[in-house]
Amino acid sequence: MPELPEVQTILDALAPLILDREIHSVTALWPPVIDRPERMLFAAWMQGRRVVEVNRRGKYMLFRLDDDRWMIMHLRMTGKVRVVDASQPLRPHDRLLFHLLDGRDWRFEDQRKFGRVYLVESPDEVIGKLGPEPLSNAFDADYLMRKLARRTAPIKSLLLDQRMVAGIGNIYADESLFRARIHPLRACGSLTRTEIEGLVGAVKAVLVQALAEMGTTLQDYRRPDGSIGSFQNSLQVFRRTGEPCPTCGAPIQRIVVGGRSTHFCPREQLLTGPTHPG
DNA sequence: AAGAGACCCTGGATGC
DNA sequence: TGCATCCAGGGTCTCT
Repeated sequence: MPELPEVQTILDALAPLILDREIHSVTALWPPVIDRPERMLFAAWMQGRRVVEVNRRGKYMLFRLDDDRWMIMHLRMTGKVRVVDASQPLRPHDRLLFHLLDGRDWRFEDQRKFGRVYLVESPDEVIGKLGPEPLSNAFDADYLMRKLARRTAPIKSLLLDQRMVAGIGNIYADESLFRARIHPLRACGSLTRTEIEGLVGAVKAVLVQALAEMGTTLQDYRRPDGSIGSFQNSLQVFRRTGEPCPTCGAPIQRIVVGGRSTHFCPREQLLTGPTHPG
């Protein structure tokens, strides 16, 4: 499940392979992968275009074209991209092919068909409602204090809300809450200033480390060359149900929050909030 | 407005 | 062994 570190890693590897290469034509093997515009229009607009700039926003990949339109891609759960010689055989889950003029194909592959591409005049048509980048200065304790005040939803759910902060998914939400020692079910409005400062720091630290390790590979995530990340070796709680907490040894617990599996240390992440021993 | 839940989708895991 | 059911989760939508 590609989240911010995975999307950034993919984009860094993809960019040099596609920048400034003319797109000769497009083949939609599974047309619903194209969210907008209508697919014939998408293909017509892409024809002859070049990607002149590559950016990431949250979990979205942004490609600015030489006509100043933007092609935007979201991998959702199982999306992958790769660039191969056009003579290479297709894979069963290839959904969209960008045929480059130099004889290679930029292929979008997605087993579960959740991934989407967009072609728009302005990126805000797709990403306009996203919250700040978690690694930017805009994501700080003051910002999060304001957004969490008086809200009753569990903090885990808000971390996954892309309008709150963009790019965090289930893995990094659990890992950040563990690092900040905050129970995932804590009501947003009950968090203290100190806890929120700790959470902001934890989110940033977890993402920085995951970026350095080129993401987390559990099942599907692959870099464009097929290689995997290594942050799965650094996971403290995610999908470690029943295993000992790395710091206190208590068995990691799994619950469901907002319909998502959630992992935490029941001894160190207390629902009652910070205690004042002594 | 905020929060909860359904839905999309496939294939591997689990249950009987 | 074989079939049915469950589960994974990012984003969008509906309902209350």
